[in-house]
Amino acid sequence: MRVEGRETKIASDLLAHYDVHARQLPWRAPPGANAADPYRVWLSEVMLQQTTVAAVGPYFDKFTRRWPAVADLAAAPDVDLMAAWAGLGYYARARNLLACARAVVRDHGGRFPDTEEGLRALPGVGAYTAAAVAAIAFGRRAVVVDANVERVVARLFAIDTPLPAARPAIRAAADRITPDARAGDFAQAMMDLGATICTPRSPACAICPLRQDCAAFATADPAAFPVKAAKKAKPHRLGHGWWIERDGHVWLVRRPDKGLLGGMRALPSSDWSAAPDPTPPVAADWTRVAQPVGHVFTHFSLALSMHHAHVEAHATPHGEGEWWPVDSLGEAGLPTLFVRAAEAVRKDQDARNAKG
DNA sequence: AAGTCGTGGGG
DNA sequence: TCCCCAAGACT
Repeated sequence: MRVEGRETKIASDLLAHYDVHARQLPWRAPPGANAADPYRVWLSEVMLQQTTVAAVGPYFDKFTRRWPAVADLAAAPDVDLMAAWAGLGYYARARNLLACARAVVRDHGGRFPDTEEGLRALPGVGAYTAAAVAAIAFGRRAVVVDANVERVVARLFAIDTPLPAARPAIRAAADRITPDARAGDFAQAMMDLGATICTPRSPACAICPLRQDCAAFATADPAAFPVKAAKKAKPHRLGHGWWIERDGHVWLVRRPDKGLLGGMRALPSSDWSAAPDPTPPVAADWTRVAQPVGHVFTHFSLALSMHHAHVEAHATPHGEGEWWPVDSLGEAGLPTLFVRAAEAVRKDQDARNAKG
């Protein structure tokens, strides 16, 4: 009988656990079925970037029903794609998703490259996603390192160098424990473990299949790994937004392709740089909503002060935009900030109307 | 190579 | 309430 090294034992213990406890997710091939569809694997991986499984679920269903194959997605108009992505966040992913689908159709005959290197060259596909798709969809041995894997590996080997400096050591360790066979299952097993057992806070070590292999489990505080550098304080910004209503329609603009909420439909707003007295897009008798709309982005928080007015039948705000039926605003594909802003305006209008 | 880029859920 | 965090990529 072959004596197993520690690295080999980790993989075999984890895969044995995965064979029994794997989460059943829409983008995973059911047990015993054919290999996963590269299109669905890629789509899920992009949606899952910095996004929870629970949040992705409905979007994945919607996208795969509407665009069953990569060629369907490649043929979608930009506005439809962006509107369908609305609410999921990190909108550069949606722009890159479309660019990637079109590149696959145009440059690769509608088939995804089956190597890590080929995948890595596609828009929106970085080191993680290339490795994940190569392993999961094409059975390649690839070292798949996401935040789950970083945490699990840092604990398995009790790596106490703070992130992000620890990344090279973590990656090297992940490489050592990645098996030649079933690398895709191994990657998904690591992520399942990180999501359900080896969680950031209060990990469930008592039911962990790797606790006998884990250096952090042997310490007083397994949750102390990985060590992270202190983070910076989040600045606060102020802005103004305008709800311009005309005959049952509201004025929507399209944000520039680059930058925050890039390429998305939006209510017109100031640049949020705290200009004290911004100029509205059109002259009108403005009403200001008393309570600003609070919204927290990744690197700052925003208080958006909303103003609303009705304008005459021929009035048109300056700049590009479109009149959108208020009753079907839900179909405009607004980012969450503007969904909240619209809700605040409607509530304010209703309150004022009730008062007479 | 640090900064930029969303949103919702959980402790 | 606030803070943390999530199957990261791009510049």
